[in-house]
Amino acid sequence: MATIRDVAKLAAVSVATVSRVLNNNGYVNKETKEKVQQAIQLLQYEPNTMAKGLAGKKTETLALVLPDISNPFFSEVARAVEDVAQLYGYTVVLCNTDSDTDKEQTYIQVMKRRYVDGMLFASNTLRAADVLMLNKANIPLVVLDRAPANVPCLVVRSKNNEGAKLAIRHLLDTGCRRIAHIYGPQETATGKERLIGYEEAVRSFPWYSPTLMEPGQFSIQGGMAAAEKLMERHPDIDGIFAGNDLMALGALKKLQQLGIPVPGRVSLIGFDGIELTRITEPELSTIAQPIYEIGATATRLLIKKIEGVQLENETYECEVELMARGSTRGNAEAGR
Amino acid sequence: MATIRDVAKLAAVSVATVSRVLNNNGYVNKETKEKVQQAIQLLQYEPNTMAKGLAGKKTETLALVLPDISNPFFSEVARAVEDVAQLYGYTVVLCNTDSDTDKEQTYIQVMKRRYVDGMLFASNTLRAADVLMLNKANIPLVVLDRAPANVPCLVVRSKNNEGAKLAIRHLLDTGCRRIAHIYGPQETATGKERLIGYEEAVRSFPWYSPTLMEPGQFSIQGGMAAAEKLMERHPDIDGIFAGNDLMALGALKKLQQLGIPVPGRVSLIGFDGIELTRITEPELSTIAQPIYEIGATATRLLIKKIEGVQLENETYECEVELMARGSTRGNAEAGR
DNA sequence: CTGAAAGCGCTTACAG
DNA sequence: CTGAAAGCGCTTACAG
Repeated sequence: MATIRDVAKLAAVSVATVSRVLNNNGYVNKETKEKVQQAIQLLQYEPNTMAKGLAGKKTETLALVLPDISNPFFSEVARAVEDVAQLYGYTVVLCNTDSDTDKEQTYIQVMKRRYVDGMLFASNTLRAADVLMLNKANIPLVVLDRAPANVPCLVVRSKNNEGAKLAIRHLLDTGCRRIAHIYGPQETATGKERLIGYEEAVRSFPWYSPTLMEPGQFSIQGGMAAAEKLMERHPDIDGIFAGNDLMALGALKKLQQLGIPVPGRVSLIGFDGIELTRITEPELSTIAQPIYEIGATATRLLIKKIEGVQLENETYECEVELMARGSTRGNAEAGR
Repeated sequence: MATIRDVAKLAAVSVATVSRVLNNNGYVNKETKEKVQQAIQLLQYEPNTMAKGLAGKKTETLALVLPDISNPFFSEVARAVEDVAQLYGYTVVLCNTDSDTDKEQTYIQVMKRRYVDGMLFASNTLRAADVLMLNKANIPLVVLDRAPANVPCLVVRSKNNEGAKLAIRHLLDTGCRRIAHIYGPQETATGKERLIGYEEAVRSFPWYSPTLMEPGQFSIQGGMAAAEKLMERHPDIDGIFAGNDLMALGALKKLQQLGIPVPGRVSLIGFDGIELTRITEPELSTIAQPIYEIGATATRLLIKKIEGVQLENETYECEVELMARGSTRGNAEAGR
């Protein structure tokens, strides 16, 4: 492998000059530049990223920390992150935490010693101490969904509460009169906020009861189990709002197994807008977040921060959108 | 950030000694070792990975090149790769190629200059020249599914031909008498081999016709379109073998939209065994590859190669397994 | 506009 | 068992 020294020798200049044309900074005479570029061509020279990183204090690497890449929501986010990163010349390192605090700690340490230029957190276990530590280590940070309390940091998130209310209004509008909720883990901001949105939207109704709420761990299995319990407990339920699409998918499957027509007898709506909502028959109505946009925006913000743009430590809230499809009444023919 | 120098000073030894205890190589007196470890503790010292990489010629980084992380098959693979890598102290860099040769070339260059310790290719566009180049650059390589012709390299793959035949046999066993095939891109090994397996299994039947084969691009959309065409062209089809699960999922959706009972009138089977095959009702029968195992095995082999273990450039073939579930006849109650 | 030199934070023979 | 020193391949003030 050719080094910058070889190029310098061949072009009969100093390594400093080669470095200048390489990075396009500092003045360099046009002819000199051409000589250097020819040498680079000839030697097929490619700069060593590590040496560059060590000398220049930049690695052009981003760490993406998420619970599980095989969860379709996060793989869509990851795709967006990598696309944008690639556009700006950054490389993405993948970290699966399984929402396990220990694993997350390990990764934070590992990424710190790798001197990643920035971190993107889409995991729920980030604590205030971690944020502080990263600040101290001078590693820019963008958090998805949830900021630890009392520490300033950049957050990109969706309007969960509003989305939940949108879901309930849609179910009411399409004739539902007894609406249950399958909720996600209450340690997560998304799980909690959507549950609160549901409660706020329905608690004034005479039919409201806490027994209309059932946890589903944000998973397909959890959604199936929750739907089964709910229908057993309240056979007159005619609408279900699931806190994410995975649980809604599980609920749909269970309802179909039980022979309960969707949306004929029970309307069903999820939250997130992952691609999978389109693979079932009927297609799943959902409150869609702009998943790709969230990942892309977060990455752009992170890169800006890395490149020294002063950003307020604010929260970027993304709009959510009702996708009325086959699984809610009046939309059986929609989305085809 | 403390450096190795700070540690050396505090422990009153040389940096060489610190390096030795850090890497646990070379002799070092027990008491000295303890002194050093205490200093490390005190200073909260963490070695700089880049400096280590530059000096030691190792980055402990693996590049994972795949078409698209948001494809569930690849996100399952990625999860396995990262798990194993993490276990051995390696970090994984993500590269989405969209099966685009240009993007792939770019990534190969970028990863080369980053001096990744090894590459895992799960993309179909790898060419013989690339393999040779990586060999020359001394970057160990493991390929998933497909090896370019005429160049030695390590390949991990599944028994596609055999799997296709297993699928056809299952359809025949459960009473199908006219079986169609939705096939994947013929530039891919998987797409091609499964199509060949299908042809070999059915061509001796009197009902066989080339018009029973329809391309579906390995996608849900493609699967839907293909299923529609097939049923229009041959309304008497009573079994469909799709070359992957995504296309099978698309076919299932289309059949349900058309009001064609599955498996009542048409039995359906996919290939891959992704998790999504369980979310539909009926669940999808499929020829399962051990996806996680494939990713894990490939990563272990790659790490062995990196660590200097001599490996034959052979092909590791994984077994496939018939998962008979609700979408094929006689299994309507299976898998619940 | 260009070069010499120091330095980034490690590892690794080589002496001792 | 331990240290001095060279070197990994770059960048970046500092002179000129």
